[in-house]
Amino acid sequence: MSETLNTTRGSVRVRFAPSPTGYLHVGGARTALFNWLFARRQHGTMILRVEDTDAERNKPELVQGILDGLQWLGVNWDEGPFFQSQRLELYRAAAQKCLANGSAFLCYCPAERYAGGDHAVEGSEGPAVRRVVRCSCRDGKSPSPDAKPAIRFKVPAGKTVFFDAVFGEREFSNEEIEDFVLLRSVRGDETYGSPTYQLGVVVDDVDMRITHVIRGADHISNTPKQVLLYRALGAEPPVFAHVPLILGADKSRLSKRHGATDVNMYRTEGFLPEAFRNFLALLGWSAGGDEQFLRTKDLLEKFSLEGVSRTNGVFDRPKLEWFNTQYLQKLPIEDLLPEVQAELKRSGLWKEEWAAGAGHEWFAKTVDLLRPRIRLLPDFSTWSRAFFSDDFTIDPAAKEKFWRDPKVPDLLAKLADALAALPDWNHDACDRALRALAETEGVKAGLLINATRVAIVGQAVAPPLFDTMVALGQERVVSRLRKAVAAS
RNA sequence: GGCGCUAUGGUGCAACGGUUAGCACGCGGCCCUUUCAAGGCCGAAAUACGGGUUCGAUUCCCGUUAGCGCUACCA
Repeated sequence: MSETLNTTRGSVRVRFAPSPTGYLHVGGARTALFNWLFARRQHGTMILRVEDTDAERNKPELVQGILDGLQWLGVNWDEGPFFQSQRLELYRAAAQKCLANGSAFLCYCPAERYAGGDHAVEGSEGPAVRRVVRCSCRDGKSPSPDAKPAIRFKVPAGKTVFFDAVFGEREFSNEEIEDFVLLRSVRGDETYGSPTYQLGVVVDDVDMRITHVIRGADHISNTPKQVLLYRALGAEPPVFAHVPLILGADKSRLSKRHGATDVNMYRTEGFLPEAFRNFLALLGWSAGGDEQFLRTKDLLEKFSLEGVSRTNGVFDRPKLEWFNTQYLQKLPIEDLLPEVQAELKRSGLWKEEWAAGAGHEWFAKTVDLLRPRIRLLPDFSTWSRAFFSDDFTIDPAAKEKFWRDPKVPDLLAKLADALAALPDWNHDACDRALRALAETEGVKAGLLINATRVAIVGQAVAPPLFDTMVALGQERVVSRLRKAVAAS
């Protein structure tokens, strides 16, 4: 087994092959990620191929969103994107080759789903389950003069074996494999038919010299068909690696009704791409130990097909959120800053003075102060808006909670005066000034602390007060206190 | 229905014949405390079931059950 996996000769070639019939969902994203990790780990080549052979379902406008999602995830590629719709001649030639060497035949049966007659076999019981097995056209039925045939693969007798890096060696009886369609029958004004998925993947994987096919486990059953096709085309099958599927909380296949499945929605929500990547990598893969916080460089170091699990996994959003808060807190501050900057730019709060020098230092310290309480990137521009802008409002609920005592306005006015008189502005000086006032006024320091917080940042929740005061600066704190008192 | 795949706490993973079955998320409690987080400590919680094989099974084999996948001129 390990000999087959020993592909460390720099010749590894993998691909991610999305179909633009929908957005990039988390399952596809993880497949892309595994391919990418494997390619980079093995110093191989990553190829991107868009499988858009179904003209009816294909939505070209979705391609960009898929590419954007991959880019956000940090999954890049070395070759492509290739589009199958632009390589049709290749597939037609391959189908003709099969026809010529006897491994395929012309099929004149009607194209409707669950086509009747030769293709359909009633299930012995239950609902109308039918399946295609052998088509009588394979023996050269006389063609209807003006019928437009499809090209079907002529599945031979025997059994088909292939190696799967995750599931091990697999064997299927060919009796279970139907004579599947290679090239669709001609439709409309087209001169030639278009390839089905089975033909497209194999022809391209051969043409692109793919060495490892890493894809969802839903393709295990398709694999013997493809192996047969490889042989018919005179090519050697690659190593397959089927990765388990991602399920929703109810263990059914993940779909929209389980919430967000579009990767781009996580970007919009404000997850850190590296956190998302870490979370995704650990869904169906493990390095073997207990480590969980694996930055991209760690994943790149540890990733292997042997660590891929064989059991379907549930997409656990709370855990994703945990990863995100972990990254928000543990990332070296300079790694986090660009993300925060981008967020502030999006919300129009960014100031260029924070890009360098003293402004940058202040920015870094402030973000560092804020981050233990941040859950998603947009929190920087909403919840902690008052740290980056004077244009903020006081949350009525916060005021209701911490300004109940009628003495508050008077106390804050006095505090503003005391703070304004401070010669040095730092944590301890603010601390002493506030506690001294609380003492002379005969109130608990907590009353002043909580009321002040609301006045200067407009929120009931914020970082420790005196750190917040230092971050905002003397002038702002005093003026915000006075403004809040005046507005009461 | 047929074929295939899978089966460790609610969830994601460890343990690849011998452990008091480990870690993490989530959940509950305590500590810390200036709000809310973060952090620290403690706790509840699992080998689907039945047969084998073996001195010994979470681990290997068989069956059952359950879930999922494929069974399209979709991918």
